[in-house]
Amino acid sequence: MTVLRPVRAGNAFEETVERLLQAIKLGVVAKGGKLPPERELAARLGISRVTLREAIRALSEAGYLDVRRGRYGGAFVTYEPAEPDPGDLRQAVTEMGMAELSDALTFRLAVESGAAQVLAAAELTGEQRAVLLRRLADLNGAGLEDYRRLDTAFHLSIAELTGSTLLATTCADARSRVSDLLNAIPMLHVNLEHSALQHRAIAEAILAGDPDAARRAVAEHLEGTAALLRAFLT
Amino acid sequence: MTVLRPVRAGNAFEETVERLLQAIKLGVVAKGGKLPPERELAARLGISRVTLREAIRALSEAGYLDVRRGRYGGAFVTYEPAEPDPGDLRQAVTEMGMAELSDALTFRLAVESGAAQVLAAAELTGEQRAVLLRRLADLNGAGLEDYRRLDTAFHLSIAELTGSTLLATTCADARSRVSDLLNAIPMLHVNLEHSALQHRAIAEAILAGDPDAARRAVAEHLEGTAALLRAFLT
DNA sequence: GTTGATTGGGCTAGTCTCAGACCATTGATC
DNA sequence: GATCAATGGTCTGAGACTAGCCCAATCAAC
Repeated sequence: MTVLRPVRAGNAFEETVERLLQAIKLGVVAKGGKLPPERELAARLGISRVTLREAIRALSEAGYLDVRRGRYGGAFVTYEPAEPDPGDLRQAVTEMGMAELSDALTFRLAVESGAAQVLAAAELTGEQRAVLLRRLADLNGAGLEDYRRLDTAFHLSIAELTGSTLLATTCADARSRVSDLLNAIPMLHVNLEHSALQHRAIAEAILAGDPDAARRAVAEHLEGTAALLRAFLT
Repeated sequence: MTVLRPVRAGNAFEETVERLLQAIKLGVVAKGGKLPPERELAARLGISRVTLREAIRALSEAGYLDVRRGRYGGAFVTYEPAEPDPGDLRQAVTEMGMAELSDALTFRLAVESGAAQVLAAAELTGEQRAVLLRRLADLNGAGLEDYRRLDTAFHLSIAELTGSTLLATTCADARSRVSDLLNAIPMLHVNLEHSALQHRAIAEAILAGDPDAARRAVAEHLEGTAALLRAFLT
């Protein structure tokens, strides 16, 4: 009966706040960047300017955005993920609840490995291969500040490269459900090196056209971060 | 920039019609069954009774429901999938467009194989194994009339058994996007027998705890129906 | 046949959301 | 310093949506 669930997650204002927050936290617009003009953004989000402005005001008051008037003005992103802190992590988890957390982790594992598998099974053009490799190189060359944003970009590019909009938005959704948690995990050198190896394995499996290896590599990688999460929770 | 997409797919009325249609077409309420009482259903869908009633009236006028007043009354499902017809298929495809079709098929492949993989990797309780086997047996014992409903039930039970609500609803969504198409494919004995073997292979791989085999079995099965679709389109 | 519980049918007052128009501010360009 | 295009800020009237209430029909139980 899971299909007779609520039609809407909340009112237009709440859903808009959520969506903008997703764009900010996933790094779709990096710190210092600005959102599209209100008129254009309202049209893209399919809502009225009034509702959009309420959402922007809320985010501005919460410290995520800085709004400036006049030509060359706009809503500039000021958000920066907090310093990783296991205390934050515990708090975030108790806020969302263990059941929901496990739901989100399972969801992410399923859709991301599904996406990798599909991409590995497809015949890739040279351009697609190039995009994947570029994202991987960007990530490997990232400093600690950009790491999370480029990590997200790498993961999401896999779903995007399948050409399925539905799959891409689903992966973005899955990622954003755990982004606060991931941000609270300290970035230790051992973990980063381990992740780098896994990212490379994922890309290689996809480029080699090996769906089994791709899904296995993604599963290992995500289960690694899930284990890391659990470790910091105890 | 896929994240700055429309916040809502339509107004409350349209989304409600869509959701009810999904429940009907996926066989969540079979023909002759009835929807929950309006007050309860409105609460579950998170909308007002007024809006729900408008949606029900639309579906009733379109021939999907029969509404009866009084105690033991309610909204009864009268819908029955049309007889399979390649002509319908062509029409349905031109209505949705090739790009959207390919998007939906890719999406379904990714999420369903992801779900099977996750379930195969989990430690299943006796009850979970029993549910899966029961759904498989139901499907194998089905007549032509119940076949599609029970096929849907089998596929969706895989996602449901993972315990992830998000994954279950996503798979239901993916399935409903192609249900009209699937319904238009004639059910030939050779295909049904082939499908039965593949369903068995999927269940066995999951029960054996072999994620690679599970994802491969689902991928083969879904690519089979996708190929069937393409065949009837040419 | 009367009763009573259950269910759909309908009304109203109030809130949310929208489209569109107009105002105010900014800063690059001239 | 004046201009002007781009952008946020504000208002209004109309329509969508809701919560809550009461009415009408049906039918099993008595």
